[in-house]
Amino acid sequence: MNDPAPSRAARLADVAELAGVSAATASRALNGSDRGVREVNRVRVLEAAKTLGYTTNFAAQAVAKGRSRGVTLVVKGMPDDFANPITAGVVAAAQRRGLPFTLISAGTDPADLVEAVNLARGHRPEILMIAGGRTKDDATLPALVEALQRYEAEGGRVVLVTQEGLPFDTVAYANRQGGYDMATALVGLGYRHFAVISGLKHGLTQRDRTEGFAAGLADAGIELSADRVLIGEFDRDAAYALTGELLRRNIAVDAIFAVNDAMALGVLTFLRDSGDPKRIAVAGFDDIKALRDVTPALTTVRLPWEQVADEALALALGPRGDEPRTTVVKGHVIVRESTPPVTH
Amino acid sequence: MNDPAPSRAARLADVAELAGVSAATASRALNGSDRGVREVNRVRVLEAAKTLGYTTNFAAQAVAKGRSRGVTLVVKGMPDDFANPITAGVVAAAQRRGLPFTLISAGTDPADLVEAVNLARGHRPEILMIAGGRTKDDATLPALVEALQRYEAEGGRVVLVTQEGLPFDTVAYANRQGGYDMATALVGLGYRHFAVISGLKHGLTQRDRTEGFAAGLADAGIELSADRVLIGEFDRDAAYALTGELLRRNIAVDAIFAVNDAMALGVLTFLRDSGDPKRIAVAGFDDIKALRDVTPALTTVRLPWEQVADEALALALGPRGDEPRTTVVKGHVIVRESTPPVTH
DNA sequence: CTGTTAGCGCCTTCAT
DNA sequence: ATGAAGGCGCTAACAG
Repeated sequence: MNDPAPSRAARLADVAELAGVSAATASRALNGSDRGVREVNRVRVLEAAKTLGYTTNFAAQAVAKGRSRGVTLVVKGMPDDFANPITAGVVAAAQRRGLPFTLISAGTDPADLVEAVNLARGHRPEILMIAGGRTKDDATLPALVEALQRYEAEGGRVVLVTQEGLPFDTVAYANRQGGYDMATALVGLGYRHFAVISGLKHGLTQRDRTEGFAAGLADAGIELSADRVLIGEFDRDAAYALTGELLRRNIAVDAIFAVNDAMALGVLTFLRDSGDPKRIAVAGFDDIKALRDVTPALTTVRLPWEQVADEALALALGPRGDEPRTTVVKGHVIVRESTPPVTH
Repeated sequence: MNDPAPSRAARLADVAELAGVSAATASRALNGSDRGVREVNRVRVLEAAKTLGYTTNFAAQAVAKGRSRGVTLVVKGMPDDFANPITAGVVAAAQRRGLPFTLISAGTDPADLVEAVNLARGHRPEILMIAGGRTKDDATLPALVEALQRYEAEGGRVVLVTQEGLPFDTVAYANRQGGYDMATALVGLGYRHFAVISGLKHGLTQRDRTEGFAAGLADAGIELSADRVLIGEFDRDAAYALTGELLRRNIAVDAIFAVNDAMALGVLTFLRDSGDPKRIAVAGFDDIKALRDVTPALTTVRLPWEQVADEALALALGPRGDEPRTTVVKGHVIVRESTPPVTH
């Protein structure tokens, strides 16, 4: 039952031999794009491969071809329960197209991203995707851009999801617009006194959402003063803590806009933990799945994740453009129970 | 700014040339484990690599070495928001040890798993992990076992997470025990009339949890009749629907045990949607992160996910055992608000 | 410590 | 339609 001698994996040559053909023919039958193999041989090769338990050695294939099939996605931090609907979307989209998918998760430090990208480069995938928001004044940005440009020069395709403004094909969200629309919606529901729970100062995603929100309020004649914008990490726990700080400041607030759903959940949970959850309305951004099981149901800006991943892959698989192209995906406000209409 | 001629990626030979050494030396300086390189040359090589933007070609490295560094994890279905704390755990554990991580997600069909494993084999990773529960009477099991045995014979390491009872190193959860403990805890809280929302008939995980639960009840003198065990898919939406069916049956129930948290969330949400959430207590299994933001806070069996991933990697990295080893990770009941004490 | 020489397994001309 | 031969980029074994 157990082979005592650590046998070696079956190679193409073994299959060819067993099938009584040359390696070249076996290769064509197994992986080659041409039809140039007689049916008899095709069948023989396939059978031989099966009895030998042959698996294509992708590494060797990649060396020979100079590039390996599939998508490699680099994400910042871990694709945890909340953060990465993108990841799930890309996995699904890649699967749908039969593309091998590889995930590389970088640390949260900007420098880690560059390192992860270089690691990814080492795999020479046809498509290299990078997910996650860009930060302003990022000292490592030139290094990142250089690594990616090199990669493209080497023949690879690069697609950025969310990292707007870099010279590569990009799928971006209409963050500003989403924030603006949310502000409009909340004002329409009757809210007047707002606070924003936002992320890291330099995060462009959160900045745009916040600015859009402020602009929306401004157009409705409401000013969002600086002390009503709280800033911390871009995650749930930070939002939980920030909400506490906000309440301690004791300023009149009837609605809180959190720049993403994970944070909105933190806000919601804090409010609940601290007694009266209904006193303040809460809205988020993203429409992640986890929202479905939360009370009150969370008002948010829904982003079409499947479409995001699909656009990204479409960009990468389509013809290379002369100029970097940017596809902007728009979200739309979904009003739920967490922001009931107010009657003045 | 943009190179017109699609240049080729820098190779080791290029680095060596620029550094004025042989490829072998460059290799040793860059990747070799030995220290056998003079400091002067080391520095020269590293610099050359930097100016050339050199990245190790992992594919070529893998071909030369016969195996590629890192962990490849095969998961059933998609690692969605709920389902896969395992994935997150493994990503983190691999990162901690500096191991490249690759994810391959198989379809939900058992045959897809075999296919995915063969795909993974093609990458020749040192470690191949498979996550996800085993199913009973699975016709594809022999094929799976064969593929994995071949892989081990070729020198790779295989670790199963959750797929108990197969002849490979395994990290399993104490599912039966967890179910038993949960039953005991609920009875201790004063509940008497139970129902179980379970998954696919053939899923071993859910079967064990259910059986353990029934056994716990039995030891407390309570019988769990067959009509109180509802079965469907192993996910939230199924649980949501099943809860409706349960209530329609109109049998006395004061507590529902769902065999995982995702399903428990479905139960909870259905109860809420249908009016009176507090009428029936709900308990789950896993303690996924998403529970933190749900009301009422969910009673569950907490599984130590970080530890699971760590054990798995430890098994794979440690010396190869003569016999397949199984590490059983135990969970413990955490009582929260969804199962308040009952006073009779 | 370093260079030379063979491969690793596969794909791709180029003939046949 | 098929086979032979060379090369992909890297590492390992063997000199020196």
